[in-house]
Amino acid sequence: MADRPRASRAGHNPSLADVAALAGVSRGTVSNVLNHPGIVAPSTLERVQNAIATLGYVRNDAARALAAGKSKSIGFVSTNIENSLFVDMIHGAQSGSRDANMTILIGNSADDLAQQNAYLDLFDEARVAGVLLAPMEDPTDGIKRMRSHGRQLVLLNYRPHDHDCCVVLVDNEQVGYLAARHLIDRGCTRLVYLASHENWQPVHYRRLGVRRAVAESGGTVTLQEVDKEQLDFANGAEYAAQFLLEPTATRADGVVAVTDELANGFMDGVVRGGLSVPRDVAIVGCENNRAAPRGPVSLTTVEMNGEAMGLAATSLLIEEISVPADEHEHRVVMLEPVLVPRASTFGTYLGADSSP
Amino acid sequence: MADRPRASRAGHNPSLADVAALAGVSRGTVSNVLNHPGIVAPSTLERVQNAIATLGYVRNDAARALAAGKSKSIGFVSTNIENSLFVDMIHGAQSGSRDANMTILIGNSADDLAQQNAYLDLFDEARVAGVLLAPMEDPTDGIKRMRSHGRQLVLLNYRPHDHDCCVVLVDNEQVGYLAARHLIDRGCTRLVYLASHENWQPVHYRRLGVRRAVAESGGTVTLQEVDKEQLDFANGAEYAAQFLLEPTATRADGVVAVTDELANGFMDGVVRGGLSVPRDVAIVGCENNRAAPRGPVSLTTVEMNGEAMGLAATSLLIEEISVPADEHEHRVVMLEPVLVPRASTFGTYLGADSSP
DNA sequence: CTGAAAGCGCTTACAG
DNA sequence: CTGAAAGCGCTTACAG
Repeated sequence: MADRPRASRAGHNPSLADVAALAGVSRGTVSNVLNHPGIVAPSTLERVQNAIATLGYVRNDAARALAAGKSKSIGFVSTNIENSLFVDMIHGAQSGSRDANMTILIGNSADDLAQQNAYLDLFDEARVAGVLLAPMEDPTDGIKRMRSHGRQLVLLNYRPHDHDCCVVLVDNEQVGYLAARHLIDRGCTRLVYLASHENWQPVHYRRLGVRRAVAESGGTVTLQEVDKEQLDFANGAEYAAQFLLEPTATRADGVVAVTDELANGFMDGVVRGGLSVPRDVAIVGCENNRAAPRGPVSLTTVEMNGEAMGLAATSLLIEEISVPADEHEHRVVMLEPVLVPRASTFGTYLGADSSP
Repeated sequence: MADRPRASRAGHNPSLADVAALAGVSRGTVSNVLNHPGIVAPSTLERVQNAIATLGYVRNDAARALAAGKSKSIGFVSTNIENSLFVDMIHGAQSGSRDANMTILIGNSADDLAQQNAYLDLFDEARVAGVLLAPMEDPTDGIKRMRSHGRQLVLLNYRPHDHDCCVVLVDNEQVGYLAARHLIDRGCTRLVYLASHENWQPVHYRRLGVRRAVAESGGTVTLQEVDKEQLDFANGAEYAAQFLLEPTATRADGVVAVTDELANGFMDGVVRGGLSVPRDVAIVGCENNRAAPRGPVSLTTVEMNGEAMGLAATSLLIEEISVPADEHEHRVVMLEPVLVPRASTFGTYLGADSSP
């Protein structure tokens, strides 16, 4: 009695051996009640479970992972959890992993490549079952490193140059197309694509889509491409100031902004400057971020369906994990974006949100 | 040569023993170059590092943690990463842990008590160095379980009934006080406290603060308390609809909403209903969420300083970890909130943001 | 400064 | 259905 293990002593948790001793069985049997309760005799089961309860035993996952040679965790390295698109992806990943009885561990790289690599290494060392990566530019090194260690990795929202992993994408060309096409359908003839230099893939592909929509118009619609330094609210407002100085007759009547933040900054600026949205200028954002509908005029935008991306990526990963490496073939899943019409293209602030 | 370990074979990463063999040293020495490079001879160091590089060796953290008996990870179980307040806390925790050379692993409980407990258990099994918990109501069971296993845990933004752990709080009574006091200073005499039933601690404490500010007025200010079901945008808009029906002469001229979302929903509703903010009714939110300034009128609110909370909590945790249990005394850190004045109490949408 | 050996706490065939 | 034994990949005193 004197040396019965004490559950409450910090740094010294009861071990499986303690449970075995108390229950009067072998360690293998305790392991079996933990992992294959079906194959142990009911009376033994009960005895062991009682021992577990009275000792407050908690399995040591490091030992489990080491002995079993596999982990039940999936690491999700996300660019920036401040962006609701990534939060949606995380939600999707969480629900996708729940069924497979796995857990999502989140590493927030906060738009910092060094932190992204640090989390990748951490998950590598932790020998997680697999890694979900919604990366920064350019993740190539990190991806190569993971794959060369035989670690499974699925990429989200990034189109790699060489396809040595599964990828889940939204068709960003289509995102740009839908946004521009919607403005044209609403009667806009002088469009602006408000974006930044091409160091971010979606900027590039959405641009192509905008151009395609304009090209389809057969010359009746013009396109001006404006590139700011950043894609945030302040840069949108900055462009608004410039926009307000342009002659009314010739300035754009429709703006596709490559992010919702940029769109809302622009909208905020022009509304403060006395313009009416969408009468004077219609605005479409991209990504349908949580904050998108909260501007002075509710923002029309294009839904990326982050939750579906997270779910799809998790399915691909779990499938890849559960199949021998040589039977797996990498796949690219391309999801379709959806236009979400709101007041910034369909009426005034005080009017209805989404009816013409 | 034939059986040199292959770095690229999935599921079979090179081990420390492989490195030792290739470098012609013992495993203990490899371990030393990994953990105490200072005590190994330069020539040996180089030889081992080369072996590590050519093999693409990655340390198995499960084995490391098991042998060393400690982890370099801190688990952060957060209520809901959709709320920017918690994202701020995570940022604070990340910067606080970086100096200590530890890593934050995030578990998003998504407002679900079962998931919160699942992550707590996961981190318990992982024997993380410590746990940061920004909890739901009521986390008592989970906390008890952690502590009974000797696991260090620091609570954020929640005031436990019995202080068996360190806690970091913002003075929520003061949050309510600042909000109401500000409205009174601006000349409001008929206040509403827009909140919900008391199942969430901040609702309770902020209410006390609002009452204190009203009481200080010595009877010149009245207070009506309105309790909705939820604290989101829709419930705010719902109250706006009701508000618009009240007689102009007697309805409130100042509203303290217990969350920014609720405040913005209310604001959206009354502005759509034709009222002017703050002329007809001034509004203050709480928490200074990322979306707070994005309403039709930029929202005055009270800053919780989530980043400072995360930082403080991490410091407390790291201190607790590094000290023998019997030398540690649990502490409560109470941070002061700060009023952030914006247009919803200080002018009109088209006017300046924060000048009277 | 380095090596040999024990041990961390589990799981997994393998007998029986 | 259960036990004995080996082993997962590290770290940590301890000698030398």
